[in-house]
Amino acid sequence: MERQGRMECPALPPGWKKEEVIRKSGLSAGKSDVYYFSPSGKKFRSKPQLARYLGNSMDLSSFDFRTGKMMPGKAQKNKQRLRNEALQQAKLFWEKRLQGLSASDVSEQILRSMELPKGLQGLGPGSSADALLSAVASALHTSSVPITGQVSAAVEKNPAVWLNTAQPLCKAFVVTDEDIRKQEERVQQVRKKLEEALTADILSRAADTERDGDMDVDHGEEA
Amino acid sequence: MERQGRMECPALPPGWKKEEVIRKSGLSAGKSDVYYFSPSGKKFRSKPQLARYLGNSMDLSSFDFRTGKMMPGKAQKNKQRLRNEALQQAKLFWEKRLQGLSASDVSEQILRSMELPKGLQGLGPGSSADALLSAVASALHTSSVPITGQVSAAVEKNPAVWLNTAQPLCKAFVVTDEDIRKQEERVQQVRKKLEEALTADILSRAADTERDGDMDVDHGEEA
DNA sequence: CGGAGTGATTTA
DNA sequence: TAAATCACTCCG
Repeated sequence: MERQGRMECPALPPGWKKEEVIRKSGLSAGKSDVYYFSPSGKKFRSKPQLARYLGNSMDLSSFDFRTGKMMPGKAQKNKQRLRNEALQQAKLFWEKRLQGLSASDVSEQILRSMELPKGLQGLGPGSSADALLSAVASALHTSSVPITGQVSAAVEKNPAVWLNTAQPLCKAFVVTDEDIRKQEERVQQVRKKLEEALTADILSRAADTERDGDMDVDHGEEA
Repeated sequence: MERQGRMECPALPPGWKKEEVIRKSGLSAGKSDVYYFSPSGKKFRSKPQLARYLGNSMDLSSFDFRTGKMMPGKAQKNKQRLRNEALQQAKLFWEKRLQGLSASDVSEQILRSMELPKGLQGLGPGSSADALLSAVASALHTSSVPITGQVSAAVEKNPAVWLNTAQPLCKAFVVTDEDIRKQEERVQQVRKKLEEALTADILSRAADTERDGDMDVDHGEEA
């Protein structure tokens, strides 16, 4: 019948103890703090602090600091987090690398030289090709769903009820094989530019590696 | 030339300040948090929290927490939100009311008698009309975006890269006026059934009202 | 025990 | 999916 003293923690090596202290006053009254004590009596107040000591000898990725138990489901969240961080860093990395490679120039050229396919027609009184192009472009950056157009019959019957602001005001259109072929041509152009950029990047990374040596560097801490 | 510190917020009463802090690490690195500070220095971390203090003395319905400015258009979004909630409740209400009125029978009949329009063709080796119908139905309840099909040329060139699980595996299709006319005929049928159901419902409600008295009944409790 | 900084969860 | 809100950790 221990109340709240230091209790042996089965999930950790023999001799490690856990203590939970309830806060008595203030804005956080009623909340609690959890501490761990090593066999030698050293106090640990957080999981990172604990991991700096035990992380080398055991896996704490699934250890829940608050409960003191291993949580099988929690390990996956940690790994996912690491993957996400890697992806995030990769994204930032490439954003940096590609800066100044005239991506915006390329897309502007594409817009200027863009011919509207015959299958893509505007709707309503004031529809010009320009307005339509703007409408589609606007829809493209306004939402992330596919641009499909709106079905004309529905709009004509009851515009007030049926108008869908997430779609440009134009007839539903079909993308023909010819349209795709033309677009693929344009993509080839841009891809070539990207390839040049990547080649330059790989060369510069090779140079970096030669200078810096291997990746697993021990930054060494503590006595 | 303030940098990023606490800046006076003109849209709020004098003395209120706003600060935006960029997250520096973790999986949400790069995102930002917006805080407000009352003249006395109390920190507010969300619009609901802010509204609990200022909502009594001023109207925050058009106040945009992230930008700190009044957004004339945003008030409408609030009203739209209320309307949507009302609609959602109405939907639940009618789902309740219509239970047991053979709604599922009706939809099954529709499915059984449904002919696929000529413009809607399946793709790939094992595509039967049944499988296609299942695919479309599945897509309809799997996501809320418009069902457009996937462009055939793209799929044939590189299925592994381009397969879009949010769209049924069928050629992009066109809805013709004839298709719409046929569908409207079917809708008329269902609508008639619904009308019968509603009539029965209204009658039963009228009977309820006669028994229970008016709607704003004080159920009177306590002493 | 406070509170800035992030994670986790909910909502649009 | 992304934004907003809320909850919690971790260290002073």
